[in-house]
Amino acid sequence: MENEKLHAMRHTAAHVLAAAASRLYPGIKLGVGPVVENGFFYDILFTTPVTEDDLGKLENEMRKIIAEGHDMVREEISIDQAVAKFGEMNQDFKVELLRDLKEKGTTRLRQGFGGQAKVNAEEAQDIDVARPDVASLYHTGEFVDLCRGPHVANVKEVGAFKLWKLAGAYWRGKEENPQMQRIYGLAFETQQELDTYLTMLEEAKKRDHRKLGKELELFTVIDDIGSGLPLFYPKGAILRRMVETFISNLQEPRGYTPIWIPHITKGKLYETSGHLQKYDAMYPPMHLEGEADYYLKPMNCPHFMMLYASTPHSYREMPMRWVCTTTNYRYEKSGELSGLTRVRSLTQDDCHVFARPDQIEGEINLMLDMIELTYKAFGFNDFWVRISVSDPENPQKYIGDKQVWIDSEASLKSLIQSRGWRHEVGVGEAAFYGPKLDFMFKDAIGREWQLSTIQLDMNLPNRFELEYADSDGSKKRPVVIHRAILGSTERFLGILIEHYAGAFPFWLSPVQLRLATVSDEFLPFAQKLLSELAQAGIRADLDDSNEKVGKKIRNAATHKIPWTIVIGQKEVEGGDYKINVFGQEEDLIVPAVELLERAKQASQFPQ
RNA sequence: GCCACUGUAGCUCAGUCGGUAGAGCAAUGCUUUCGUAAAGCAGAGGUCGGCGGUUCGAAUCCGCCCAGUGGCUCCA
Repeated sequence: MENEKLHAMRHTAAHVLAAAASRLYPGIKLGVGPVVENGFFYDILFTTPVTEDDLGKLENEMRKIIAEGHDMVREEISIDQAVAKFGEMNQDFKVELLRDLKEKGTTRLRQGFGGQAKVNAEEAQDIDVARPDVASLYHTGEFVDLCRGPHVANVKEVGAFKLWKLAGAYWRGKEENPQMQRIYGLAFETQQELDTYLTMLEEAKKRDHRKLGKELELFTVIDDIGSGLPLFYPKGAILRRMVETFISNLQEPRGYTPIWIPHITKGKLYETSGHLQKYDAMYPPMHLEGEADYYLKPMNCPHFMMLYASTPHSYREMPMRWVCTTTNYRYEKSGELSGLTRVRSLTQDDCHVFARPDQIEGEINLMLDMIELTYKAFGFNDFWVRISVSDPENPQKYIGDKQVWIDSEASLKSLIQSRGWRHEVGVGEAAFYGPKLDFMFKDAIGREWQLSTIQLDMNLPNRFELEYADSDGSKKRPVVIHRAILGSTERFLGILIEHYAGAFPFWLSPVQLRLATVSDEFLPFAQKLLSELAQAGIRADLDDSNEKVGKKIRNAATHKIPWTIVIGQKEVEGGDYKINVFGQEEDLIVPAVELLERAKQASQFPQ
């Protein structure tokens, strides 16, 4: 986290914002104003909504307050006095916080869902004093706010800041509460750091996968087909196939076998699985005249379970490692959709391993190997693991064999630790049906995405009454390990596009090599070379347009094509190929006879 | 779904006070046949996101809808 001084500066800036807003818009009700990773925000309920134009006014007023040079004065009064004081000021939200403070000893509402790394407003405003009846206030000139502190001594010390975004936010993060306006500010110790951050934001925008997806002709979304339903152009489809092939190449030599399942099902399946009542993000069923209702599948697990249950199994077959890369359809709310990272049609590289309890550790270890190889291949170095385990205080919350829980949680922890991966243990974050591992990756813009997941499932085997015959002939219940490496192909591609800023490595690139003729005279030679490259499995194309070489090079670079080779008299005469390598100053010189071999080598999947 | 903002040619964008549409790039044709980051010329390209309203007249003002962006909520 940021240092204490910066934290205090940002927190004070939030107060100055609230003070400025109170001056300009009397009658507003203040929510909370915590520090976030790049600055601060304040949640405010305005009498009439402010717009982005008002941010400038607010910023000017903030600068005025800073110029006035108020000290940040701390005052301590009893909670009851504070309730009365904020009640008089009609600051209902502050009164609510104070009441919570008095009754529960904290303004904290709950743990963030699943321990999400996002800053939770309530946490930042948590007040937990040694003296239980004391509330602390901070005065900034005429403005006073409930606050634990600490702050910088004087508003002049807030440093460099800029109001930059206006957003909606529900009071205390609950949909049923009133929606306030959240004003975000960037804040840093120096103007230079602020400028650096703004430049970084600009750079991040350039590698936005939605922008690059269009520019590089990878995918698009068509209104008349529907939002959240991306379509892939040939280049995007190649990219999809590459990552999916990568996963198959990883899985199949390791004893994973593909299965296939249909995309719709009778509702009965989800009655058995228990999903039908639980999820409102399912698409409404299709009505077929005179038939049962059919649903588009929003997940694959129940299909896998049914397939397993359809034939008898022996302990000798275990573990059974079944995979299927298949598309699910989920009715995500419109405001949640975004590019490829949050869609309504998502393809999962889904896998279910049916195992005996004594095989769990070995299976998870095998999965970790594959995850490690995958992340290495795609250059995802900045990842960490969340280990979600059960809460020992509430054993009744969990189903399944107690010993399986104890053993598998111990395996999860020791397997991750022995690999030296950065991790967090979330006690009480396990699902009721099993512990899990989630792999979090930080993308180019600093957003965290969940990629791979490994989950033990002791619920579905019960619901679907899965069995295998053990060595003594008795029926046993297998454990199911649910696993996805990519998570969703679409989201993985979105992350991949931003990670590489569209400049894919040679092995992955939709177009690996471009031939650019100097003039039409060299077309026959170039066409022959193109077909040789194609024969060798190289994805090459030919720029035979009526343009000069300079323009052709420029176009190839715009499309971030890894290798470009100019074809002219020298090449026709058998001279070395001078390969213009994207992102590299120096040309790569390759003797004519070696080109195919070199390109084939560069095409190898990293393993 | 909620809050705020945005929507003009394939892309990036301009369009004044309400008077009926503009540029660059791309694409097309012609000229040029050229050696490593933009050759020249020409024509074409639009129901200004959609529907309705106000007005003599709407890209422009108003309403509703759709879509996108940033958040919030949610994420099997």
